[in-house]
Amino acid sequence: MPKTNEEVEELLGEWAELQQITGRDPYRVRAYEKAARSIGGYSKDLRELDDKGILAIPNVGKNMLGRIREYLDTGTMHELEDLREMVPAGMRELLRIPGLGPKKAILVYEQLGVTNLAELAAAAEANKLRDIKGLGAKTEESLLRGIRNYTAQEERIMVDQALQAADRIIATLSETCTFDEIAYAGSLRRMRETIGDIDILVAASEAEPIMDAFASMARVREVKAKGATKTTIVTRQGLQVDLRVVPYEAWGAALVYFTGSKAHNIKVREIAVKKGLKLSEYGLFHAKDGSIIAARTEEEVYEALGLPWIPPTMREDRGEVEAALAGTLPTPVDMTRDAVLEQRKKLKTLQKRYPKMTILHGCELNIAKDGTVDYDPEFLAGFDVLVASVHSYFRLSAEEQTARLIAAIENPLVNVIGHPSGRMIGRRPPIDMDFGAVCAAAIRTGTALEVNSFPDRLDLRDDHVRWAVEAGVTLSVDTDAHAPKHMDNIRFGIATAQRGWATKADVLNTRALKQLQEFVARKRKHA
DNA sequence: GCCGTTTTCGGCCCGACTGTTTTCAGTCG
Repeated sequence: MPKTNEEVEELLGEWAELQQITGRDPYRVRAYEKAARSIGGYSKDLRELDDKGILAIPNVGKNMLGRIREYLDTGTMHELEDLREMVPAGMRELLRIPGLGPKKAILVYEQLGVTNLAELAAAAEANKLRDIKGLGAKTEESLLRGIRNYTAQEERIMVDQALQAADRIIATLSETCTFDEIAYAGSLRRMRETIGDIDILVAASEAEPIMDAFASMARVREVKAKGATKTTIVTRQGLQVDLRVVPYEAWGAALVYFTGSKAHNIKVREIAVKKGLKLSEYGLFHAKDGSIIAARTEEEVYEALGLPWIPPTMREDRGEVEAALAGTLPTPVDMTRDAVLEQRKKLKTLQKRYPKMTILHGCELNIAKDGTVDYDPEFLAGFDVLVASVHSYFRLSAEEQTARLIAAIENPLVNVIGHPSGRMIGRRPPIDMDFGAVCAAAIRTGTALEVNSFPDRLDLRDDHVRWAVEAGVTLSVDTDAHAPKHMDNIRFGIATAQRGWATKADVLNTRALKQLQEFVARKRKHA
């Protein structure tokens, strides 16, 4: 990003804040914020643009052009300088305190003469804030907490730390609650380089038990807010985590909303408004009669607005919406392929070191709603064996699920269907499907069905195993290990296979290497 | 202050939660 653009972004941002504090029209303030962001994210250097070029930047009009020109010529913006003179230097910092916006900042300035953080803290500690009309004891306490947190420098954390924390919270909730979907959203999903707070989104029919479980986690230090569908906590490490529970039907709209960025959301909602629609976390609706258009998935919401699905990592209102509208949104790099090839290289090295052992390179693929899997056939052919599994869309009709699974089974490169029913014991029911038809397709195509050994899956379960064995399906008893210690789970998978009367002959991974390779090769001949 | 295929004037995203109020303003994301 050109340096000049960053400088102008910073100045216009400061200008917007100073105007907030002086009580200017909020729409004007927003116009400055929007212009600042547009300029900051613009790929061309302001210094190399003529007037027409500068006016082509979104949210930059004649007034902004004048200020930009003044800055480029003189290195200052005189109106901003004047505004700085008018506003005490410490006032901007007040806005950094959570719960303190421009209105309260003006109030404490006018009533108590507070012009900086230290004075605000002193006033709060002397219980002077509670006497101001419109504020109260609770506001005073909450601001005092906010000041302490702020001065304790609860900084943004690194993205990998945030991811770890989010994963732990999701694991805790998964152990104790029933829900349909769970995901982290916010700046973490956008993978910003640092994360201020973590957003967790859950789809469930009942919010209350999840809110309760969330608020009572061992790592919670403080519950900042707790309502019907939204709870905010602060962890012992000082990390703020927001939880929002939405209906399953609104998952996609909620994910868009909760992922942000805020600026991206505003831009997308403006498109909705122009089309006579209304977009909220509950869905995309007709503005007139409130009838729903899309909400279940992100793809459906974007599509209904005339946009392709925009990757979360690009949702910063840096021109991605305009590019999406124009059909010029690039498909960003997907490092996954490189990582896969890197892994294959490592395996080759290991193979050389252990020549007596044959190392196979496998991969678990995701089965999409329509039964397709990740990657193109050419790339997939580079693996020795492939598992494909369902990880989403658990509520499709029996017809849709059956067709979806059969489509994956008929893929010549797919050798095993992982955890075919998708159930999580005590947490998620199995998907609805015609198991007989799935078995028939597996036999016809030479595809194995998995007996997943994870204690909370055991999928296929025992009676399905027995049915499959009697039909003549080949099984694959797998650990689904995500760590070495999970290898021990194999005993549960074997026991489940035994309970379904499976013999050694029914199980693919009891066979000799050559037989396994033949199993794969036979199916690939049909590719 | 910016913007426009209903507009050059009159709009400007939307809803949850809190606290201080007796129906709503402020803040947040």
